[in-house]
Amino acid sequence: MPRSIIRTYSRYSRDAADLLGALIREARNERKLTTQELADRAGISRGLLQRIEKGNLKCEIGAVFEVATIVGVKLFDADESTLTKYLRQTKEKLALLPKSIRKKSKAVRDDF
Amino acid sequence: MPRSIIRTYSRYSRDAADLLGALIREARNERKLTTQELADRAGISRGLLQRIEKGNLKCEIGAVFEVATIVGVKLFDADESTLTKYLRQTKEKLALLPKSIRKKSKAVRDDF
DNA sequence: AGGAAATGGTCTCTATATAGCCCATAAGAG
DNA sequence: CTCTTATGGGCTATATAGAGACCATTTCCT
Repeated sequence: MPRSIIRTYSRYSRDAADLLGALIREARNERKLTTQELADRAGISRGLLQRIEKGNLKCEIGAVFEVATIVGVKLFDADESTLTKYLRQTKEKLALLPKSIRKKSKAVRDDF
Repeated sequence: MPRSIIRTYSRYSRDAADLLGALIREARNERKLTTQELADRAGISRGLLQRIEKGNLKCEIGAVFEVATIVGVKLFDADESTLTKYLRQTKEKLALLPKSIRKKSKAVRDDF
């Protein structure tokens, strides 16, 4: 990251990450896994898992998704095949849309 | 990140990130926003937004959630208040559980 | 067709997230 | 209570994600 970026996050984003972290922790407990065990399975460090469970927004999304997947927290409330199907549909739909967004070609002419 | 970690991701994680990216792009199109505009609003660079829309798993989750929030892609299919309520419930539930996971105190004694 | 604008992809630099330690405390089992 | 183990913090070193600039291409409006 370049020149010291201070990011601000919306309440919704923070709540979503918080919830995801809490769901992961809950699922980990249910499966009787220690933080170390789950971290090992996910191929991440224990420290990172702790931050994920705390809802830290600076974690890489791949690590978070991977952990969630391992303990069975469903993203989008969808299982594997549903997700894949939905993904395909969305991409097909996207393929039909214009490739780029056009702005009203000029600013308002108020120079008369 | 330390000593060159090669992460592997499950199919499910990749699909989820792919889908999220596609949903974001779709929503951005619907709202007639250019990548630059959305990136600006989210306080991120255009390059990062492009990687997010591609479903790159190495992006920080905060940036992804923030962008999703701005264009109205609901995480967990829940709105603000529902999310907050669900979050509270989950945390309360979590507070009742044991604070740490105990393993069967010893490995199998097979040294007899 | 022509031109403007959006997108996609590079490259460089730097702040920082992560691994991998280590130690203190908390918490469960006997 | 005692002992074991899980958790929650620190700390350092290093690989790397992201900003910001640039250029090429595509796309769409007129």
